[in-house]
Formats: sequence, structure tokens, C-alpha cells
Amino acid sequence: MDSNFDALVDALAQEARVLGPDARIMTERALAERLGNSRATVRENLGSLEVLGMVRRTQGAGTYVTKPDASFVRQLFDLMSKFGHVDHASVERAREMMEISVVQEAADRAGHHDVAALRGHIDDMVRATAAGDAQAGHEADYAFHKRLFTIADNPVIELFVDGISLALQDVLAKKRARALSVEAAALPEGSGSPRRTDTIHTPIVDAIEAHDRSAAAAAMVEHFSLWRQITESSTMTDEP
Amino acid sequence: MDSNFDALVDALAQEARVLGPDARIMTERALAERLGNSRATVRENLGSLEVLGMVRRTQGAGTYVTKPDASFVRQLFDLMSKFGHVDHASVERAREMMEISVVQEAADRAGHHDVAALRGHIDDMVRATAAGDAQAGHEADYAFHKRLFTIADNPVIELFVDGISLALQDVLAKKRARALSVEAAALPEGSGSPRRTDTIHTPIVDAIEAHDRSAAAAAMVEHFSLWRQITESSTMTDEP
DNA sequence: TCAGTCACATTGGTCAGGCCAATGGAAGGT
DNA sequence: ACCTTCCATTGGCCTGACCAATGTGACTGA
Repeated sequence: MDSNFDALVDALAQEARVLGPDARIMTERALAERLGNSRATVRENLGSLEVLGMVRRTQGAGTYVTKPDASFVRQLFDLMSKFGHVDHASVERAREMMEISVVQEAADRAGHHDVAALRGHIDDMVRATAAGDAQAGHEADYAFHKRLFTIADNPVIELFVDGISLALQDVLAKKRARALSVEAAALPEGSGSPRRTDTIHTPIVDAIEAHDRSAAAAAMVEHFSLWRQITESSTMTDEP
Repeated sequence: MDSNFDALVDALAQEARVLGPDARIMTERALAERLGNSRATVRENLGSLEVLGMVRRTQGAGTYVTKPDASFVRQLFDLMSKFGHVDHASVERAREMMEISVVQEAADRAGHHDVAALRGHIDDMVRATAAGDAQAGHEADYAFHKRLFTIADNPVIELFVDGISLALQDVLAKKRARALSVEAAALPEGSGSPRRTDTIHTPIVDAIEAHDRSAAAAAMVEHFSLWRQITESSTMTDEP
């Protein structure tokens, strides 16, 4: 349909193959001349490629080929949200569904080394929680989930989930904060140290170590179930 | 970062909310005046929104707000493929992973009516296969998978999987054709009618009817396993 | 010799104004 | 009532210009 756009894509894809990745490409003026278009047309198409995460432009420096990353997916979901084409619930559920599939894939592929890494992240999480360090706990939790994607080894799913996570990070942060407060309030009064074992993530790792896809999925489902139980325990106050 | 783009998005999102969906929006010239930009700038940003599937422009007619659909996701994967940012195997595996998660979600949500519809599609498939009508068989197969997404009821996952399917449709069509020939060759010589029962999709529906997430996932995994077994039985000839 | 400064060519960002081409509806004819 | 023609509207594309950020190389002073 749009031959100008396709021609630009072909030209850039060729240059990207010849030069390495992250390479600087021709100037807009040179591209316009080579393609027989005006700079305005080239610029419009380059703008399209930029929002798609295929190129990065910097005034004064030049245009570089890049790989679409999570921030692009995040922008996509932000836009769809602004235009009312998706709702938070669907997006969040999609993320959960993908993570459930990821944990099953991980159960197939994980080796001893991977399992050890996962347990290490859980230990960090428990330690941070015991120390009351919410930030460290959050980071360990993130590292745990990130490791699952490394094991599952599928860049496409990882791209989508990362983007969704970014798009939801604000609302997720609020939920996480409330979850922590609820959890703290639920502790036996003055019982001293919080729990020293993790009952949410450990079953996931156990299932992965056993290469049991079904158990891994079930454990992840339970993980999300608990999460929802905590975050939705109190009435939501969604003020803009 | 790009205030012009954001301003345009806000203006369009507002208009899209006031007017209904699929509404015609302001002229490029009017948008330029309203936003205080030149038409060139507005056009470049509109081009970005167009490739993202948020608007559709037609020369002489106008610009309309649209919802991103599968063809947008397809284009995204085509581009990533052209730039060497993804490989076919990862994309296809991502689709399988998502379908595995979809079938689990369907197992949670399916009602009697849904199960009956699924079995109806299987019947169509078997009938078409028995009649040697490859086209009808393909359509019934597509309807079956499509119905799973309807049951799972998650537009985000459906969008991604549909887009991936479009992006892979050529190579998938080739594989499907070979699968059919292999299947035909595997039939007992002159045994008359092909099998009248479906051993691939029926277990999936049975698991869904029983609301058994694990069994549904396992059945879908088996489905893909058989699929791979057939399509990869002969040596691949991948000539460009 | 080296570090800092500054001028300048390069390059993307934006603008103004124009013409072309497709669309769709209004005016007019049958 | 239907079809045709005409034309205002609107997106597609172009030219040429200026602005702003970047980076490099010459220049300067320690």
C-alpha cells in the first residue's frame, strides 16, 4: 500500500545488515535523495519507524537503528489506554497469563544452575522482608520474575510482559505498597520477626526443579490468587 | 519527551471520547492550527499514530480513529523480522505459549454453550477431513482456535496471537500443507475412509469441560507436540 | 604537552506555502 | 428516480528555508 514506507524499510534493513546493530544510518537528506522522495516524506516514515522502536533519532547526532524494547510496548499500551481501546483488567490479566505460560516453559528448560539462582532470589526476598527493606524486597522479587524469563528463553514473550509491566508500573506500585501494609498489619501483634520462609515463590521453584509443568502453572496461579486476595482486600480508592 | 506528539495524542483522545469510536477527526490543517504546529509536524505524528493502528487516513476522505488490530501486530513482527530482531522459532513458540495459557483460561471460564460450540467445530473438522476438503478443514480448525480466544475473553492476548498468526501465515500454510500430505501418506493403504474421530482437539475440549486447567494445558502441549512431529518429520528445505 | 574553550559544519526539528490526487457530495441532466 | 459531471474538501507529497542540538577540530592558556 504505502510504497514509500516499504522502500524506506528495505533501505534501512539493508544498511542495518551491512553495518552492525546500533549503527548510524544515512542522513535524512541522503535518504530522501536515494529514495527519490522529499525529506518531509522520509521524515514522516522515519517517525513511524521511531515509534515502532526500530530507529532512534537525535537532533544534531543522527539516526541509529535500534531494537524495539519494552518502552515501546509500554507506549503502545499507554496509547491504547488513552483511546479507551483496552482496560487495565485485561492488560493485567494478559500479563498473568503470559507469566503462567512462562513458568511452564521454564519448568521444561531449567537446569540445576537456574534453580539455584531462583532460590537465591527467594532468599534475598525473605532477607529483605525480615529486615523491613521494602525496596530490596521489590528488587529481589523483580529479579526472581526476570530470571524466569531468562530460563524460558523467549524474547517475544519477555518483550510483551516487560512492556505491560512498565505500562502498569504505577498502579502496580500502589498495589504493592498496600499489599505490604496489609501484610504487616496481619502479623501477630509484637510477634517479633516476620516469617522466614517464602510460601508463595518456593512452590514455583519446587515444581520447576521437578520439571513439572502442571505443578508450576498451578503454583503460579496460586501466586496470583494470593496477590489478588491481598490487593483487593480493602476497598479501592481510585482518585485521578 | 516529544511534547508535540503527546499534545496531538491528547487532542485526538479527547475527540475520540467526545465523538464515538470510528469517528472522523479534525483536518490536518485544523489540527495544526489548534496545536500551534505546522502541518508537517502534525503529519509526521499522525503517521506515527497510523502505524500504531490508532488512526486511519484516506486521501480525500479524512482521518478516522481506529482500534489497533492484528494487522498492526503483524506489521510489527514483519519489521522486526526484516531488521533481524526476532527469529521465526521464537515467534512461533511465543504463539504456542500464549495459546497454552489461553486454553487454561478457557478451562476456567467455559460454560456448556462454549463446550458445545467447540465440539461443533471439531465435528466440522472431522467431516471436512473425511470429505477431503482441506479448505473447510482449515477453516474449522481456525474457528476452533478462535473460539478458544472468545472463551478466554482477553482482547490483549487475542490481539497478539492473531498478529503473530498473520505474520507467520505463509510459513504456517506451507507446514500445514505438508502436514496434510504426510497424514495422507500415513493412512493404511486403501483403507477407505480416513479416521472419523479427532484425537488431537477432543482431549482439549474434554479438559475444558471438566474445568481442569492442568489437563487442558497438557492436551494443548500434546497438540503442539504432534504438530511439530508431523511438520518436522521431513527435512526442511528453506530456500529464500 | 595537555586540558579547556570556542567556532563551525553536520544533522535532526520545525515551519511556510504550494501543487497534486483521491474522495464524496451537490448540481444538473436524462 | 437514477446517472453523470463538477468541484470543494482533504490527505499525499514537494520545495526551500531557518532553528537547535551535537560533535569535532582548531585554538588558547597553563
